[in-house]
Amino acid sequence: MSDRRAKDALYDGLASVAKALGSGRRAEIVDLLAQGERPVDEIAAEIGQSVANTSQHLQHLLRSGLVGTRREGTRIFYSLAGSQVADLWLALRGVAAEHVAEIDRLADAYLGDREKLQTMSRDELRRRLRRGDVLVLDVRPDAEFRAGHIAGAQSLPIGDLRKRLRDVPKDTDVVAYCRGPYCVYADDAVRLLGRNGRKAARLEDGFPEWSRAGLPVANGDEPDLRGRAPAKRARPRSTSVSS
Amino acid sequence: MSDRRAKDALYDGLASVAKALGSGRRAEIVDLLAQGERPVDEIAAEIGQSVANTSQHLQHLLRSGLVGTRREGTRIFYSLAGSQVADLWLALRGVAAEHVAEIDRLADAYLGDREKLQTMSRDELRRRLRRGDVLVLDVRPDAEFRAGHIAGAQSLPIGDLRKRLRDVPKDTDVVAYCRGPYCVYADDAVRLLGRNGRKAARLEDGFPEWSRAGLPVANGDEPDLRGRAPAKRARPRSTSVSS
DNA sequence: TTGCTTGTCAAGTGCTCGATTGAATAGCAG
DNA sequence: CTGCTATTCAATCGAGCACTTGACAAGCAA
Repeated sequence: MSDRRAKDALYDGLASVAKALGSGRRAEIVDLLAQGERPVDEIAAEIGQSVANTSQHLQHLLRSGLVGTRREGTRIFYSLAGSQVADLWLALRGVAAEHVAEIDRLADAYLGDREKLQTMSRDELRRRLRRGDVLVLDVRPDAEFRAGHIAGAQSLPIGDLRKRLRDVPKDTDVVAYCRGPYCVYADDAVRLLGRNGRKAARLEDGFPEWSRAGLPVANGDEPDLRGRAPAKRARPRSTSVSS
Repeated sequence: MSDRRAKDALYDGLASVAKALGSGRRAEIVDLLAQGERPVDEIAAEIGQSVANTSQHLQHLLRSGLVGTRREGTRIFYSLAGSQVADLWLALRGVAAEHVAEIDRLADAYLGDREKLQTMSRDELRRRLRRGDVLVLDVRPDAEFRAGHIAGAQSLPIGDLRKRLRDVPKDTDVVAYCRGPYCVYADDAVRLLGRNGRKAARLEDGFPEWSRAGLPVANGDEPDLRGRAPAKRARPRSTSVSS
């Protein structure tokens, strides 16, 4: 053991990255930023913490090299430092799901009963997207859709779903997806759609996993279910997926 | 945010895995166990801690689901809980190396000057192994070699290298490897071999990375440079690599 | 300039963590 | 059984961490 001191310091350095992910709140932040960049106040709202505390956590992640910042006027946008960080997060989540018995219980407690919901795998969704006989709904907030989404998906944020139900055709299979396996938006969407006579299923995981698997993605504005500009009023019944 | 409490608990659970890796000593343990199972006292010696303290860390890793145990008489062998854990560790190390500026400095401090040492990439080593014109030396302790090694490698633990120098042919390129990029054994071996007129290079990383890349591995005893049984005396000059 | 928004910084508090020490247990060999 | 080895458990103490509060800085708008 040539130099115990230096070796310890090196491994302490490596462990510092794990430490950064070793707080539930910071884990939530990383999970959220895997969807795209976000300003501090929105992150704080998402994780249910004060802005000051959130800022502290973000500083911690910044010092650890896991995130980066971009300034725009008075707002500061945080984002993951790179795709490796997203990969690390997915690996961590995978190990937890696989090897930590308690995660199942905690997930059930948070997600509620998922058993009855129809699901679809990435591979199958990909096949059906190619056939063009499925409507894929991205039910995440609009900003996340614009930051990146499954190619061919339509944006319909969960908050707007109820009042825009009429835009969802009844004669097409619908697949909803959101942030990942521990996100409830798609569950809620599938339940709501099911209650309203649509054949809806939930993609087993979310956008980050799709992207990481190298499947086709798109970003920026795309024509969504109706027109997009808030100036326009909803048209009678429009653009279902035709492909 | 349906149930903030449950969501926080879930992410705390996910973060608990990161917490387990969030101590330099535990990181060292995981790095070590990536080479294969080990009993407690050996782990303690490797990380330079008391047995009691090491046991505590191991219990922590056990509770977190990252390692498992196997009993054999009075000894208890710890090992990683699965290949996903090794992947997680490699991902973590990768992020640290890529995004944490300080890691470079710490690595230099521990590893000393590596600049002058010849290195070889995995891909090139694989090609040369197929051609059969290279001698690959596994300079890790014998137990780690037996737990798994690069197919075609010979075991020559760093501690034995000096007294077995004569077994290393002078007319063949030699590549030494050990535990990974932050392991000094191969460095020491290459330096020693170089001083003694051998053309030696260091594999850029170690056995876990080779294995993870899906390249051919072997395990158990294999004929090494000379015969293996301690009863036999070294033969004059023998088995160089023939192919 | 003043005022407003967004985000950071600094200090304080209760809690958790890592390392140490000394004692206790499980398995084996006499 | 007694002793021995390998490992764990329990108690302790100091250091570090998460969250709060209140003040401060940076950018913009009037």
